[in-house]
Amino acid sequence: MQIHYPDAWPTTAAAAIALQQQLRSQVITTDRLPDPIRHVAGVDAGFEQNGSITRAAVVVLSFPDLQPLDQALARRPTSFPYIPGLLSFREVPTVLEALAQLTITPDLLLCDGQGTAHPRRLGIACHLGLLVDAATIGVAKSRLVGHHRQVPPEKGAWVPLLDGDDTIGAVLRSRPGTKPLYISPGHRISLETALHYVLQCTPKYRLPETTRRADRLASDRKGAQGSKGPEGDNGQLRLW
DNA sequence: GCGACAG
DNA sequence: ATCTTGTCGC
Repeated sequence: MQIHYPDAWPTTAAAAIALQQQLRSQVITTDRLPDPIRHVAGVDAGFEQNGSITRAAVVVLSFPDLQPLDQALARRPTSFPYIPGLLSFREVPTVLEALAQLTITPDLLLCDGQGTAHPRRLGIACHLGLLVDAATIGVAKSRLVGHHRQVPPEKGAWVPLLDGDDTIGAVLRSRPGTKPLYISPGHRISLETALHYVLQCTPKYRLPETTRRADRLASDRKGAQGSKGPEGDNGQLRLW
């Protein structure tokens, strides 16, 4: 897929924040995504060696069937610390390398982390969406900013996530009896449409199948680098 | 000054 | 995120 590699990545927190302020106006939170959606991707990052090495995983599934079609894994020295609000500067560089290896260009990417539900409305999903000019959704397991009422217990129920007068996302009950998910637009998609696709990607567990598969690949310390797809690798344990 | 704080 | 054993519940 077409990727816009930055000339250079910020080195300091101040420079990173300045860049976010500059990019926020470019984010689109109305529906400008492919129709129909045929391929959805899950993006996630993991770490090795005390966090000194970042591992980015991307898995492409068919939609709405959710069958695995392609996947890629990239490893790279970690170049930025984890600072709340600046997560993308730590994970995106490696994520771009994984995306560049894909054979299938996904129509929609589900990212592990916030989209617009961010202090400066530029969570990792927004940042990544701008760099690849694709539709993205932020799917976070916990809250970064914003306040909300309690979420009803039934699957599919949701309440708005508010930051002052702004609706920055939604808190979704993806599965009864579990902690809700924090959903927000990344780029080229509205909150309502984002909730629609997240639910369609979540047939059974708390997390979308895309996220679960990417999670597994990112943390599987035996994953083959530059993997080009499920063929010859069912994701099963195999000693040699 | 005291909490809050994606992954 | 990652470090780690057992334990509770369907």
